[in-house]
Amino acid sequence: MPDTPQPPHQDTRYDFAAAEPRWQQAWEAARCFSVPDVPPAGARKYYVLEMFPYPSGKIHMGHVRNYTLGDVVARYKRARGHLVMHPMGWDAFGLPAENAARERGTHPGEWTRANIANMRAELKRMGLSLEWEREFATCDPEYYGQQQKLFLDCLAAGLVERKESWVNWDPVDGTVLANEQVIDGKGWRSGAAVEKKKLSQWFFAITKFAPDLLDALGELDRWPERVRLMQANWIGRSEGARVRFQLATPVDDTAEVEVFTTRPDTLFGMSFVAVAAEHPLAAAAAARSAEAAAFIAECRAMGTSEVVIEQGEKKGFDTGFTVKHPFTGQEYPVWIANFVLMEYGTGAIFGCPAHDQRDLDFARKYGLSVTPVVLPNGADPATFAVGTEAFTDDGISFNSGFLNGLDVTAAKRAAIARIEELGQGQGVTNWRLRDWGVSRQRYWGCPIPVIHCDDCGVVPVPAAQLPVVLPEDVDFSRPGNPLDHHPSWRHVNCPSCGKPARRETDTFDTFVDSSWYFARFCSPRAGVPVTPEAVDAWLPVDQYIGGIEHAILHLLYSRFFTRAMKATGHVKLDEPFAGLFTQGMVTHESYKGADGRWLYPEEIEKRADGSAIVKGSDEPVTVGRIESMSKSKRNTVDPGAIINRYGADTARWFILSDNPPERDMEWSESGVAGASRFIGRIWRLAQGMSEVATPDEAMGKKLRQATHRAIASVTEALEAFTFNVAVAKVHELANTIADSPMAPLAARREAMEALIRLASPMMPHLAEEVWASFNADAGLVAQLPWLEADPELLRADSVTLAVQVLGKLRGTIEVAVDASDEEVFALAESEPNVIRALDGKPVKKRIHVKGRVVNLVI
RNA sequence: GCGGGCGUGCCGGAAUGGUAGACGGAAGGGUCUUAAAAACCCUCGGCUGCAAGGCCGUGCGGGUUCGAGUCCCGCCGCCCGCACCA
Repeated sequence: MPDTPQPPHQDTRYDFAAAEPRWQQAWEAARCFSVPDVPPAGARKYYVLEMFPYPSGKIHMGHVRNYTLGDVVARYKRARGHLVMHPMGWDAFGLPAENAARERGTHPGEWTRANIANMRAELKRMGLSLEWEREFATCDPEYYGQQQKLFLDCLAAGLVERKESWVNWDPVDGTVLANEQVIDGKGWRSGAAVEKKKLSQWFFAITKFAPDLLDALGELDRWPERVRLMQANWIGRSEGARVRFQLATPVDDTAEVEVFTTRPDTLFGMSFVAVAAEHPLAAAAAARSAEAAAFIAECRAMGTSEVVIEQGEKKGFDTGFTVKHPFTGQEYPVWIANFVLMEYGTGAIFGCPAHDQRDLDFARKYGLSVTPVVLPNGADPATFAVGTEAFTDDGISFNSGFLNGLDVTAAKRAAIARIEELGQGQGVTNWRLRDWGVSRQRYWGCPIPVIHCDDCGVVPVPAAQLPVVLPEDVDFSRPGNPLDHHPSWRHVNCPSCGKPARRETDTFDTFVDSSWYFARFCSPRAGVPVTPEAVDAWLPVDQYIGGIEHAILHLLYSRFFTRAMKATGHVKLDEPFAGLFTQGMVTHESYKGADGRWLYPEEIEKRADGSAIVKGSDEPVTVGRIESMSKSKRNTVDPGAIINRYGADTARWFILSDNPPERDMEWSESGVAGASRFIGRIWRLAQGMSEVATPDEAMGKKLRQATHRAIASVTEALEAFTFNVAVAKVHELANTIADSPMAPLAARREAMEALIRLASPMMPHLAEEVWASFNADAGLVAQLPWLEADPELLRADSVTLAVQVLGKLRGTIEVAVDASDEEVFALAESEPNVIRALDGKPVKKRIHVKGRVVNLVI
């Protein structure tokens, strides 16, 4: 009988509650995660960043997932010899703080600081390899004061404008919203129907960079395709022409109306001009006719909500004005139409019903002419007609004077050339992207550093007076912006002429705060926005990680802001984020009690048959859909409670193991328990290592080979961001170790050390604990280099080949790796089951793919 | 409507064109225990067979290939984003 290894000690259960804080302190004491603002020459820098949190009060599972993913990358890259910067901060301005102030009478600053303190403590318990020395909050005057400098630099550089414009007004939040913050005609936070208001606002000239923001998307090869497409659609480039139509008789002082079209080749097919309800010509019509005014009011009331669009009803009003065709001189009516948007193009179109579905619907409804001018390939010009479906494909121009016979592309070119010759317009590129309105009528934000003087107009706050600090003594008992009714704050003297003047009381959209924080992290205490040596060395962010919900807003603004900072001499690069990873959401089952109230997961109890009851009662529970965790549905799990019960490593391990990180994951109690079991198993496996009396050398060799295969495959999985696969490979190695009890201790120790080092980016505390138990003086795993697989050990001596007959698996053979084709075929054809499948027939063709498969064709 | 993604056991999922279902979860059975928990062991795509094995199987229908979950063509379904954008 061979001897058997000692069973593990029964009482040495892994005490995560003691171990985790101890290792967190050890990392901090050793300053494992600190890096200099300016890396030493020759350092290979790597900047890992997760989207910084809004300090709402507590961390949620989405944070846990986000920061765990980032931490795996940071720890792995550090082990690979990179100098890794991995900072954390707080996106600390915003409306919830003000709402809390109104509801509970606490100051927004106080509320925010308390939340930050709490969330910082929670994050620290996760054992993240963060460099807390770089921490800041965007509500720190040291931060937002530098932001004010950047704004003034942009103002001087012409990248900021004050414009009177139609804005999106959220009546519930009492503030203006950017276009990006209006979703289906509703405010992104309040859900209130957004109204149109005309206000003077500050705008960042993001449209100046529209071409570059679009073109550069092509270079972002480490961004998800999805995000790039969303941004491309948002920027919305379209080629076309602006065409001015002379009014047959001038209206007031206006002699013409300008339209934008992408189809100048269809000009001969026009039958009307249509303008938006907000267009000046519409206003002129309203001044002349009560009916027109009523129609405009109706349009405004209807808005462009989804429902209205869905019904797709085209409505119009004939103004009675007419325009002359630039080529033919013929006259066409000018309508006001509900489907024409003031925000896009010029707020006016020309209608060519035969080749545009919308125009066709409109023309049919109001009996306007429909003249086809593009002939489908192969169609007969004598009989071709448009019924209820517009022809929008390519074809050949006809009924179109000088354009006849040209294809669409050529006709567009010829039409534009003629329009330009006639001085009636020009070819243009139109963009959907609008300038970024950043004025918000709120208190808890970065003050916009300008002063309004009756004599001097808008005067920038002089650099010496920065930062413009928010006043602390504010009154939230009245509605509106407290800065407006503060007794003294807004009253200042004009820096230019010295007369009494008014401070700007609007604050910045909080998206401004998050548009450059990644740059500030490089030198967070500097007395300038960024120090050139630091940003030049550390930017761009090598790996940025966050939710897909920021695909447009935050990521587009940051791309713009980086360009603006380049234009104002602060940085040298255009793109802030070289790599982007968008994680999926954390979801959970939802539960409802008998009366329909939502229940928290910890309030229910699952029964064996899959049904559920309210804990401690027999009230039945309806198990609802698996959906994104949200407070309103109470399907949330508190990370703090999970860490208390299982430890941080368990939470991290489970969240990584469940599925690929870009997909939505389901948080399940049994899944966490499984992760916890595995951690206990590793600990027992590590503790139970002692030499056996008669080691099995062959088993030892197999174990060593498995160890090195694991090194190779875990490394590959981490590089590919397939952390679930990395977890599976660690499991495999653990299984192999457990199945190799007779291998020499050295081989088992090597395997176990490799296992914890490979798992260390994912479960850093347990890795340290096991490592220390092996050798107390071996230093921290956090400071060890990554393991390299030994190519010798990756090479197996023999391989199992699948043997197929006509592509169907009939058996397997074990052959030497370097076996010749002849040897392999001979062995394959002598395998009993293969012989049966061959059925005595001659083999016509033999295929041998080394190390993989043999296929015999009969 | 436009754009993108995805369809694999009970579930999450794995699989450079080469043994489909690694790994985990759930479930069932067993060992240990007075009992439970923990731990450990076994089973776990379907049909069929005493067994060896055989047949079927990656949404559906075709195709390319010695060989297709993977590549190509055509459908179906689900998810996401955008959308009266001229």
